[in-house]
Amino acid sequence: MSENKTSKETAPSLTGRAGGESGCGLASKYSPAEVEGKWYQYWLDNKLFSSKPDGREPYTIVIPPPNVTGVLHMGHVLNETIQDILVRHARMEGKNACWVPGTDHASIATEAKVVNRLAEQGIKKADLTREEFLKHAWAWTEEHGGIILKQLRKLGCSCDWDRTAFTMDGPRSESVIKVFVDLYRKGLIYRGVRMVNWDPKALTALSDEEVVYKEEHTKLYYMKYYLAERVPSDFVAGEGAVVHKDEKGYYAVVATTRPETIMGDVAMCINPNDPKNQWLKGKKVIVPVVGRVIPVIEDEYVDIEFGTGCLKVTPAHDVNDYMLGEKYNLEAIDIFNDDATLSDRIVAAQQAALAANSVSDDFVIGLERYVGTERFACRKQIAEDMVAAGLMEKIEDYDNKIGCSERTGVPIEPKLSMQWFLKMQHMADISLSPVMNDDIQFYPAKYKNTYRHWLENIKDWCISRQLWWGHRIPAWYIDQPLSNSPRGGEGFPWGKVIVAENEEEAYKLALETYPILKTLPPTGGAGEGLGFTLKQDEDALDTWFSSWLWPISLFDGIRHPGNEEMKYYYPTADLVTGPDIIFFWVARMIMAGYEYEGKMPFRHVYFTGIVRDKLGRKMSKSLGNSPDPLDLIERFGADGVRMGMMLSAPAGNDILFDEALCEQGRNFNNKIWNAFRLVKGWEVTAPLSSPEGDTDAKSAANNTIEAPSGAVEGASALATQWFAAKLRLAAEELADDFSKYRLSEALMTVYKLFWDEFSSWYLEMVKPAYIDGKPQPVDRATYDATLQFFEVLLKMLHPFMPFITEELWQALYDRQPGESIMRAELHLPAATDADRQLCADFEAVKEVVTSIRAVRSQKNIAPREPLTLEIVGKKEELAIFNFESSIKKMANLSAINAVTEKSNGSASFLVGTTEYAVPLGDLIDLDAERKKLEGELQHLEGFLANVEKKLQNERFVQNAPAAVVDMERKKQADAQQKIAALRDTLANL
RNA sequence: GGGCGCUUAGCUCAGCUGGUUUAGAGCAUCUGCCUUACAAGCAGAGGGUCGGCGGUUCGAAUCCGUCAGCGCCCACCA
Repeated sequence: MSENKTSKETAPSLTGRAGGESGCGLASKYSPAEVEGKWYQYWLDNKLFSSKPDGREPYTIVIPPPNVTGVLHMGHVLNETIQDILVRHARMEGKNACWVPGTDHASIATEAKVVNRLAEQGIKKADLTREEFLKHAWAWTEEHGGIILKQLRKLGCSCDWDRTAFTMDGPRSESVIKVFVDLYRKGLIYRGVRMVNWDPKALTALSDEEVVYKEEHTKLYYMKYYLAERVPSDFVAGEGAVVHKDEKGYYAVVATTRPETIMGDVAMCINPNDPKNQWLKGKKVIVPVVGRVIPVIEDEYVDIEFGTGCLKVTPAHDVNDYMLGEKYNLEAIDIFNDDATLSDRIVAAQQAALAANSVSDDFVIGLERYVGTERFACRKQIAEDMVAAGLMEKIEDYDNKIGCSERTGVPIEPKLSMQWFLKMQHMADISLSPVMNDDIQFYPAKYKNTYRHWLENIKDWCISRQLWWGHRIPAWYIDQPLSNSPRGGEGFPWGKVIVAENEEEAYKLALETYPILKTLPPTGGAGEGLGFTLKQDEDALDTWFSSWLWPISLFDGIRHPGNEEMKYYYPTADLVTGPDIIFFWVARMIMAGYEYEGKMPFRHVYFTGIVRDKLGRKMSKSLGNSPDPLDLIERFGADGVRMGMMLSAPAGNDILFDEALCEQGRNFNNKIWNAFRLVKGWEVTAPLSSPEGDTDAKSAANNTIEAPSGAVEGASALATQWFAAKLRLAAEELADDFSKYRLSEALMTVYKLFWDEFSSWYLEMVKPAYIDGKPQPVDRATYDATLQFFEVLLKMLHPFMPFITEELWQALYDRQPGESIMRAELHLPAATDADRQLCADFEAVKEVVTSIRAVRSQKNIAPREPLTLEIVGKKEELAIFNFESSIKKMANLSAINAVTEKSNGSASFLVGTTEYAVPLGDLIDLDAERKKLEGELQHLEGFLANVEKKLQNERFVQNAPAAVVDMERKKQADAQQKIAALRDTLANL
């Protein structure tokens, strides 16, 4: 283990000594910039993020690997902050927390970036060999790779960096290949010609999931398809027929959004039940422009209501047409090149068609003019040409959904091609029930529906990509080594595929599978001494074909099943990711998990929302509404940004990010900082009786917080008891929030605990008074308790705000080198009924104090001017007197008296059913007082009327549970008592 | 076209297996304060009848129906 001596021996010292008047000489503003880098280095130096299997309960998260060449954006900030909170929280619970970082090679995205970069240098991908291209790609990866991981450190992420992985590094690549081979041998992977989604810009096939639909304003073109026999002798229109005829003869009208694809038309299809088009049955029609004569076929697939009910069938360029083509055994004419320009095949096809049937020139336009044009330019041109030639009936505006490549944004082109597929039915079978029966829990659960729907309608996964950047498909084709070498005839497996983990294996397997190959005379070359050679498939695998193994491959479970790390860390605990990749990634990881481990890959999935700006718009570069996280960190501190992000991040909801939230986070940091300054600035009296021995410099490691005993000022003793109880209750609330993954609520719980309960109430109660301008010392017991409270609060805050809490935790007590709040455990004893009672009682205290302050505020009485308080009742019966000293201190009272009658000229108020009064003498404004009391009276009477209405309702009294009725009775009695008191007060005014 | 979700103070959200004193929080707002931890602060205050309508019930923000608006996902209508 390499240790950094400096930081190991002495932890960095407290930052920010400059410029403060008071508070142990610390600045009154917290400066995160000075603190954060220092502690991150300390954590690294002391290996505090690292995890190795041991006897503790494991807690594992694998990071959703960001693109290797990506940079940090707000979505990452949200996602990684949540993971870090979960990891740090688990670590402080005493679990062996392991957060594994890494990056994704992002096949298509990265390849696109590399292609662009090369283009800038004037290099075309097509001019490079695969090897040359990959060299550039790796260079780019090394140059930009890992930037994002560095940025995660700025955020405070506690990943075990020694485990950093890459989806294309050695172990991960080997795992991918092994899995491919395995699935192929299981018969789950196959190769075939299918209609796939073709991205004509990236020049690759895509999976269905990579297609996104965009609403577009397009045109619907109505084209004339004349009957081949222009005016048939046996023409019968039939009832309800819609017939078109002009001087050239009868014609059908076909509506399409893609007129250019008529070049691939091989049939026209009508619904056999469509009365409009009965007259077309059994006819042949002429494809306009092309001149091909095609049959009219009938299939119920055609929607009678759409357009004219006539559908042109282009099997090569439409999924449904392909299906029709299969069914009716139609030819598929592919009219496009790979980049979606028009292929010269259209010319040959036209010539062949015209040769087969002579068609009047009226309907024909030479297709040469379209060859090489881009598909949309071609569409425009052909439409114009058709209008000019009188072949277009009409053109209408039409709103259409167009499938586009998720990555390049261009409309995808359905294309027939040879691809590799993974059969998904088996995968769906093994991965549906674990989610539906909550073996794997989704937060929020609504995504279970989405998940089920996808699995129940699963289609095979096209896993091959015509890309170089990625895992090359481990398939080899048997080929002859040299063009002039003897090639065996019948019975030789030329072109057959061999799937193996590497070339050597592939040769062995080829010979085993096809012994006939051994009979060929050796020819040298790559096959070395063999009479054939193997050519590896050119394609790479879909990125997600490596990502889906991530939770397993990170622990090397594919190459070494059942290894120690797998046994310890797998299944992982939580997965934090966006719902946009539920199919791409989440579902497939579950499939791989059950296929290879027979177990779920993770127990819980936390779906984050999408980060939007405060107006609800998606963050995007073009809108310029996406702040740079590093800039935010610089301005508000990582803790401030983390808090800003979490303040509005309930699971599954979109996040409306507002910089003001980071400001709130920063302000909270400052609040914590100043509370620390206050406490650390206190002078402490010598221990009075030292009841529990020397507690000095002892942290609250055992977390047993005891109220100070012995001779301690009453207000402090009570405050301490109360706050200890409050902490135990808050800890329960926090645990509950965490168990439900309600992290923003957990944060709000601690926020209020620190700001309101600790700072505004507890510290104000125990804060030493000033006498003659000098602060008085604090008694030892109170001081010790306060430090312990502070430490507990820091621990509660640490998962959310790791840096400031480390800074202050280190400064709170003397710490050993290498110690850290990160590893400090937090276990409070369970809250008791007594705690609950005490806290409830204290709420009344707060209300009394607040009411007195309100009187001051209304009457403009300065806080320093002491007042007295009267409480109607007998002192020994009033529980509130237990808190006499606290109330006196907080409300600046010189005395609290139990009275039978309130003084004249006092401002009165009720807390519960107890009457309080603050004598004001001349200051009282009787009219105002009367008005206030009458207002309250009115409110109470309305309330009482309501309650009584209920109680007078017999059915309520009969049917409602006794407890509810009792509660209503108590409400009634209380209200009556209060009303009487108010009336009495009013009468005396 | 199908499915899911949402609509509660100015904003962002809790509450929703119906009943804990005529709805809570944070932020924002208003009033007064530079009170020797903090003006990135302190103290106090105002503000919703829970999208509309109808129903179930002794009782509904909470259950059912319906209408309206918003959002998301899925789908081969050319």
